[in-house]
Order: sequence, then structure tokens, then C-alpha cells
Amino acid sequence: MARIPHETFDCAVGCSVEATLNLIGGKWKGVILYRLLAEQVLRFNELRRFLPNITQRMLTNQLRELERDGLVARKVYAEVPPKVEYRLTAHGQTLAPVIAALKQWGDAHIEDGTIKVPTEAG
Amino acid sequence: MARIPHETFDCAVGCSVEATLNLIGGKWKGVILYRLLAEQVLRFNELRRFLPNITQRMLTNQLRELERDGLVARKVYAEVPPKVEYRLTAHGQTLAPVIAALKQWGDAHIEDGTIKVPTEAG
DNA sequence: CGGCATCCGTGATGATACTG
DNA sequence: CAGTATCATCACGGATGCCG
Repeated sequence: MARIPHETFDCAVGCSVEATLNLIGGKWKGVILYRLLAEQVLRFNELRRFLPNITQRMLTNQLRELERDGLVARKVYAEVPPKVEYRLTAHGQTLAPVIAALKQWGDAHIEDGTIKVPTEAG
Repeated sequence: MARIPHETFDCAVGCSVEATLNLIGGKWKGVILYRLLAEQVLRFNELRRFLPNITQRMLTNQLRELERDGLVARKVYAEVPPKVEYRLTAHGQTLAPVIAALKQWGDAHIEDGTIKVPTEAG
């Protein structure tokens, strides 16, 4: 995928498209957001189970970015063993139509074979 | 944003979201698609004018990927000076709702200040 | 369990110069 | 005009190991 530095940003009119992509375009953010949209609340390792190939580091990373961008909320329980829950913020919830559009398009064109997803886990 | 290698791909259910993002998530693809959606046909340097900070190399690159993915058609005129036109394919046109969703969300949240676009050209 | 720190490779992106 | 070629950089992302 194309690496998109978070600070780097420059385009003319139509930027809003890129602005949005910059938030959800991370390598795993689409799936993360999608899962959180579907499951509401997920713990770290639950999330991990949905992303078979993601490394711990990257999952943490992507979650932190989503958190920083105000899309995901992180709730830590002062327990042993540790327990951390992730859920969408109200702001994050507003992405629902966007994610839906992405998914709908993807589904449609995966079906008709126009695009491909490497058989891996999905 | 995160760079999204085209071949890399692996996720569980919900992949279609990522599959779509892998096609349009390139650093400049959003704007390119948006512009082509709006203007219908654009020449190389016209496109460039819309992307003030893109390098020639990257524009070529992104266009080739979009072409490879069947979203954009490239039409070369055997003229002097050279003339090349880019437009969306029928397949590319189907992205309209997706781009619209991205733009709408971006616009809405840029307005209310929830997200920011570095003032550059847009 | 849910991280964080470190080392490190690869490839995406950029700058510059040249060509048909 | 519309690229291609080459070189340099550095963010992204993987692997591993330690911690509360």
C-alpha cells in the first residue's frame, strides 16, 4: 500500500477526499474500523484475532493513530490481568456510511471478479 | 497516511473494505479520482495543475496503478506535441458513490473543525 | 493480557536530469 | 507535452525481547 505520512498533506480542491483517506487509509484501519463498527466493543486480542497477520506493534500503532484522530476510544481497566477495550467514539461512528460504501463497493466487485482479495482469511 | 503496497493484503472478514482502500488509498488517488469524476477528461498536465505538490514521477505512477486496476483509461494521441488523456473507465465510474461518501464526510468534518487539511492549495 | 522499546529491511516517495 | 531514468531518503512495517 502507499505509505501516507500523517503530516504530509497537500492537494487542491477535493482534498476532503484525501483528508478522509488519510484518517482511514492506514494499512489496517479499514478492517479495524469495520470490526469495531460491527462488534461495538473489542479487546486488544479480540481485535487481533480478526487481523490474523497484523503484528502487535502495528495493531497498537494503528489503534493509537485512530485514537489520536478521535475515531477510537481506549478504555483501560485497572485490573490484573490487564484489560483494555476499544470502541468507536461518536465521531468514529459517523464514519459508518463511509465504511459501508467502501465495503459495498468491495463486495460487489469481488463478486463479479473485477477485483481480488488474496485468499488469506477472508 | 499509511502506505499501502498493492500486493500486500491479508485480513479476515471485512476485507472488502480493505480491498477497496487498496485501490483508492494511494497517496494521491483520491484526488485524482475525484478530479476525473468531476472533469471527465483530463490531460497529464491538467491533472498536475490540480495536484500542486505531486511530482511528475508520482503522477505517472499513480495513474499507471489506477490504469492497471482498471479504474482509469489512458488515451494517447499520435501527435506532436504529445497528447494524453485520462478518464475513468466504466468500472472507475462505479466508484462515484464511494468518493462522494469520502468527500461528504471530509467536508462535513472539516467544516466543524474535527479534522484538518494543511492549508496548501485547498 | 496488553503493551512498549529497539533494531532493521524494504519499498514508497521525492529531487533532479534527460528523452521522444 | 508527457513521460523515463537515476539517485537519495525515510516512513512503514516486521521481528524480537522486556515490562506492569
